[in-house]
Amino acid sequence: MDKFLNKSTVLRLARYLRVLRKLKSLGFVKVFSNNLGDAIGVTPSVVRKDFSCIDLPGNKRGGYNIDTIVEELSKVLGKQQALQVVLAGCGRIGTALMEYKEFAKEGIHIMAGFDADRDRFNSQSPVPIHDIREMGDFIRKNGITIGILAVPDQAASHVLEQMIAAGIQGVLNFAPVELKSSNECVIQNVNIGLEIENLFYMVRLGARSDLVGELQTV
Amino acid sequence: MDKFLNKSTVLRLARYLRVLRKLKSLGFVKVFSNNLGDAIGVTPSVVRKDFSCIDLPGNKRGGYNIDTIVEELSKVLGKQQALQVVLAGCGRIGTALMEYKEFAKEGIHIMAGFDADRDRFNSQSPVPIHDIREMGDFIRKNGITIGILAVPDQAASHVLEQMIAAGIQGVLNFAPVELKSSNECVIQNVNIGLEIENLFYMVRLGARSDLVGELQTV
DNA sequence: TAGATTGTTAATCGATTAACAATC
DNA sequence: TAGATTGTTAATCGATTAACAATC
Repeated sequence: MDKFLNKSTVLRLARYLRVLRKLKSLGFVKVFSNNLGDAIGVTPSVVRKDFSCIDLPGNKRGGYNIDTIVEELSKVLGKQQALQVVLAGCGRIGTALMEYKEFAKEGIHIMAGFDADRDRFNSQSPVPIHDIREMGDFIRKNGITIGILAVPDQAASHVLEQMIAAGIQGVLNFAPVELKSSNECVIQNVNIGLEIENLFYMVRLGARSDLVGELQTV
Repeated sequence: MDKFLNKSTVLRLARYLRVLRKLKSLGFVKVFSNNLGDAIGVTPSVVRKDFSCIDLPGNKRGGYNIDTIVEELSKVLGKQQALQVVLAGCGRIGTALMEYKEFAKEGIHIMAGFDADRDRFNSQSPVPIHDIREMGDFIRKNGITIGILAVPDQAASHVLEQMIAAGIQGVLNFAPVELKSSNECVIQNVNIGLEIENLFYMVRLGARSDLVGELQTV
């Protein structure tokens, strides 16, 4: 482990882990760096380098033992406990997320939703919806570290502050405002409108070979 | 314009344009490279370089004229027409998107939704919902180039093929399957579960300074 | 003019790729 | 053993940054 991990390495490690779990469930026992590379779209060199960063052992001729590296990767990435999150904003997108079945499969559990509109409060629903003023206490009491922000854009930065004050360290932001990560909190912005706009740009410019060199996606 | 534009340059140009429109609406007339850099989180050098790539003219002492570069940028990026898209899959997420008010503000217009479930068909609703078998014709007839994919994961690649066959060149994919871009079609995957998982990884590893060097977000 | 900012070139940085010795 | 694959180092590539002459 002579090198620190940077963000893109961490994200690749997470993607290897996904693939490896799938391979394992299919009965595979070992895997080579080029298989893994193909699977996530990187060169074998990157795979070997990533693995050597965290001292994952391979066999000079036998590749990598899937059980071993799944275990090691899980240890490094820390995917043991359930992934408990809170949700702020129970409008259209928030509701869709609360009802999103994929989360259960991936071990993600929305513990509660919070909203400012009392008409939306409902402690009986599968994901209970509480007054947003109770959010801070809830986060502290349950030691939640990750939050989803699906509030209107004017409310976004205020609610974010409350989350951070209560101990949230990672936020997935659906409000159409670009929030910035800080030392206290990593923020991943999901701006759907922006993504669509960008697709238009990519497509239009992709057709103009006079302007654009390569436009491959990562 | 001695250099081709790569993907990240294009995306930055789009972000400049957003900021510039906002500045313009606030009554600003000119802007310096360091203002713009601060606004989108890059250095002034990057801004000047990006602008010189597309021959945007600045004044040695007066900075950039906002009107001029908004116009030029719009020309390059091609943001004149309305942004017309189709939506495949009218479940929870699809419905949330059809009702998403932000789109209207940004000039994005979902022309129609398509689904396999006839119970969901509705030609009267604000965004009409049709049989997915009519999707191809609709795309061709209206010359749509961008599609949103919000179908169950098993259906994703099949529906994608239909879209591409009908002329779609850019897709925003919400199905939890990583679809890959090709020469014919740029794909932007939005895997919400994966984003949340990644946040957990970032947060956990962020706390382990023995493992992680820098974890700033881009 | 003096001061400030662009436009562009060269230097730096980091990440990716290639190559190859070690070795199972 | 011979062949194949790892682990690691060096080379390449591209993007970012710094610097500075040109000039408004």
